[in-house]
Amino acid sequence: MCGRTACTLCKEDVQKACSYKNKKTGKYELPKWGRNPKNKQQYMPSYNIAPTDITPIIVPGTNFLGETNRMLQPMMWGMIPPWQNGNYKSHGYSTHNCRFEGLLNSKLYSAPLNKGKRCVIVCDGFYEWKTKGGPRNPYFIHLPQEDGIHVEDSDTWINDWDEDNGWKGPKLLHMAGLYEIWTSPEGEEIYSYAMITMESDDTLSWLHHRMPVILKGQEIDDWLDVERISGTQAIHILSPIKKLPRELKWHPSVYPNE
DNA sequence: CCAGACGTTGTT
DNA sequence: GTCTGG
DNA sequence: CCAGACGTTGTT
DNA sequence: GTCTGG
Repeated sequence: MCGRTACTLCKEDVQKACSYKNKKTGKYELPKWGRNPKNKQQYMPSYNIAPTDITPIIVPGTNFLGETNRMLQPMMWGMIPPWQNGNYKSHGYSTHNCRFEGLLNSKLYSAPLNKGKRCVIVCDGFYEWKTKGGPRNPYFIHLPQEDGIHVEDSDTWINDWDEDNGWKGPKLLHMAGLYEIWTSPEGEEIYSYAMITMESDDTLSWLHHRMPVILKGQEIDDWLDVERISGTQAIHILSPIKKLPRELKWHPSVYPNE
């Protein structure tokens, strides 16, 4: 399933779209982009993002000695196993998705979970290919938007932001992920992540039997609060029964180009 | 103890 | 058919 | 997720 | 790196 997304905002607009309210001041704050002098990974906006591409990821600032509560870090989609040597894109494992079921027992994913390497993937939306009945069709799945705003049409966006009102542009999807930092033999730090998937709920089961774990509101805060909430507790919060209802929109899509 | 696996989706 | 690269 | 390759020998 | 099977 989820093997293709879209994220079309420029770096600065991603910051604005990911701004969050400081509970003390009541003002919206911009998450800073992580600065890694050694790291060549660059995010490029695209409406056809595939595994091995670099996308914007929200990480807890506490994991990065950041000055902001949340940080943005460009990461490669497809978690590099920590034992990998040599070419990090050819490890032979499918790690762009990771199943929610059995996460605590996974040899690969329990390590980042227990280390608090939780992250949130942001995107305009994702593609899912409907296989039930008729031809194989891609659908684009995204959040409901304000009247007149279409997430797939940037001409309808008004990308305003200020610290009192926050972001007025398109609403981005937030999905639960786990990440690792892999160090190449040359000493370069490569950030990579896996998107957590679950059994589809009523919203999307007509389309496909698996879907990403989509977060909203307090779930985002909790998933990123690795100081206060343990891996096990976080998994509990994400249990499909506990989760807040997902409000999603979709439309049939042409095959993602560009 | 060491050796070997570690992952997903979809399809049959 | 099945694997790899993006 | 899809698209594209899937091979060899010999020569530069 | 870390767990499982033998």
